[in-house]
Amino acid sequence: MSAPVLGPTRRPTMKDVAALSGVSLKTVSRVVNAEPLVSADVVARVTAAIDQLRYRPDDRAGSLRRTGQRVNTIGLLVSSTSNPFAVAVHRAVEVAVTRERDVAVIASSADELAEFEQRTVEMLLRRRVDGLILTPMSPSQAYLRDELRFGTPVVAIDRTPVGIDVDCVLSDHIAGAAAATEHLLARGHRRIAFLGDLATIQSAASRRRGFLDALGARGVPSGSCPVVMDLHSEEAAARATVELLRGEDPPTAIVGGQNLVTVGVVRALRELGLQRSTALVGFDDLPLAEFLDPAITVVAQDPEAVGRIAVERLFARLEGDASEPGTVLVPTTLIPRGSGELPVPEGRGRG
Amino acid sequence: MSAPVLGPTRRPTMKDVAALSGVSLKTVSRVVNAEPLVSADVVARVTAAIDQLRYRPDDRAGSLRRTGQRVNTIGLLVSSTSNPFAVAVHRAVEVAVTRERDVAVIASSADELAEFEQRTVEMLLRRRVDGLILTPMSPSQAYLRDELRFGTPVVAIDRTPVGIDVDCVLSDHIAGAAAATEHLLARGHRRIAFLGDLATIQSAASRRRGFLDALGARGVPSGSCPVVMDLHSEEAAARATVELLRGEDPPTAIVGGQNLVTVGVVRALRELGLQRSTALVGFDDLPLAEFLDPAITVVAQDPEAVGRIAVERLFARLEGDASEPGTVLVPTTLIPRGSGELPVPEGRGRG
DNA sequence: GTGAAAGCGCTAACAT
DNA sequence: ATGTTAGCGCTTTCAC
Repeated sequence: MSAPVLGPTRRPTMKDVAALSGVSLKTVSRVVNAEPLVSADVVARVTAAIDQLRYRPDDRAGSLRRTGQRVNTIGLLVSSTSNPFAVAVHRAVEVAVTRERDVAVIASSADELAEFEQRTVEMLLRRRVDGLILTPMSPSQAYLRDELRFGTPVVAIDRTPVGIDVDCVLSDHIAGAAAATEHLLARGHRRIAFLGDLATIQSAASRRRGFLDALGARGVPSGSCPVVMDLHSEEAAARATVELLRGEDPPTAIVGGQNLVTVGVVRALRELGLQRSTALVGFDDLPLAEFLDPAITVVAQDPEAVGRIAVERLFARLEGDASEPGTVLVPTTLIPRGSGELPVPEGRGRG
Repeated sequence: MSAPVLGPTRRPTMKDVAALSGVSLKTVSRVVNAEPLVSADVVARVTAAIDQLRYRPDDRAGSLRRTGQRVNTIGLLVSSTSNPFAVAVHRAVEVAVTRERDVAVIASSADELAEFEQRTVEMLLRRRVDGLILTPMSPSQAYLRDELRFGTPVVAIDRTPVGIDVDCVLSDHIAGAAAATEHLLARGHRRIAFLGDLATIQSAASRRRGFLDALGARGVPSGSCPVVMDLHSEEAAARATVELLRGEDPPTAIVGGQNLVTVGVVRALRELGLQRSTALVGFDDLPLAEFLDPAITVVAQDPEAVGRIAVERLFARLEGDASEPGTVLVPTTLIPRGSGELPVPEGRGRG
């Protein structure tokens, strides 16, 4: 069927199909949209013309006129392409949205730069995406208020939004960091260091909070437990680790506040030859972590759950759910593998 | 400025802005598109109205009418969300396209399922994306011929397309696998096993080809070097490794034909306690590979280069480049870390 | 400098 | 069961 049509290089429109099959525009539209009440004969003729011309409907035009105005596309803003957690959430959203729903995703990352957030969101809104899943990075998301009134649903992920009242899905950063800390405290550590990402990142601040909470619950003075923030790269984390361990009264245990930070700590501990004498619990799982020696104990997040639940909330809103927006806390899981179970070295009992 | 406007929840259009500022539709259009020949006074009035109404242009409508018909969006089809190489290419494309170009990416993955390829491409074409970067997964891409005539540029990545003549950017799979194999041969190994992904995947087949080529160049009979294909998961690769090493006359060295395959091999070697007596070179780098013991020697691909070059080719075509389509081979790099430099164990010299 | 009319490709609402 | 008319939100063309 459908011999190659050379001639015109212009993309065929519905009008061309109508002309070729000798019916009206509307009838072609009916066939394309599989509406009933079209005779089998006409369906055949139109289908043949579509095949012959290689006609493909233009979704832009359709969505422009169609009531409801859906474009079957959602926008996604993740924090950073270098963060494995963000990448995993991105994939989870794409999978959840593409499978069965026939909706596409326009994704973008702002690399933790607050000023890119609004710029990127504007770009998505000009494309009239049906909804938005975004990682709040700027101090306020109030700029989205009117958009919400116009009917575009928004779901925040990984961090609590400010200035708008929308659904939010995030890991329990505080509880996770507290669990990591308590895990070390339970093994006798009393000089524990916390190494965190940029203090301006809400999730990083929450994890520090969890760390301090756990110390407080045990009555451990936080003065003996150094907190270093603003470590936004593996290298920075490695340097900070070396500095801490070479300093006076070095910590016997470390909580790595983020994926890349933990890798930096691992690198530094190995360079110093201290990986078997300094306990380590990392926030966020790492690939191959189980094969290291010692294997790395981590507090694993559940990026698949975060992505999937965010998509579910968004589509519930699109389908009319008008209940009060809420926050879903996705639990974390502590996975003991060795590095977090290292004891306090002899003679360094109570810092 | 811009007091909150309550009342109507309908999204404002250019018409609303025109009415509020007391000018014609066309004049608003001029202001929005920063066309010259508009008096400063009118610009101010229109801008105020835009602010007050929270007007945002509709890119769909614009692109529909505008000559050139660009939607400032490209489509990307990657092989699989579980493949780190594909994920890295995806990120590279997104970064290259978003920065400075103000173009968005609609990405999708077909999880190596040939039938999803065409379905996904159709979805992208209905959205009238400006161009397509895709990983060929089905036996032929001839279905794209007419689309190319209509002016949509296409760039293939990771695998050579069939049935269409378009630009292609891929790693030098054959040379990379040959280098991995030669690395082991040079250290005396003569019983080397190759474990590969699905034989239907072109890149997997190319790597097997490179393996066999390297054996041939040294005059090593391929009969003594087992090739196991169709290992599409870490678990399958681990099982195959165990089987090989428990069998008669086990290999002294292994080439892991793909990321996840290599991880499976690592797992199996450790379970068998053979990680220090069986040499291993993996295709594709792995995070933390340097921290394992022994650290894993790999042939690293350059996903950033693949993504970036594909984007460059695509935009060159969009800007009118009509030269003959060509293929860019991105070189791979062998990174010796330990596992690939293990010697042949005593007494197992010449298999 | 500004505006009115036509139309991008399609669907809604109403014919018949 | 099929066609006609209007119009989605915008830009083009051409007039003033």
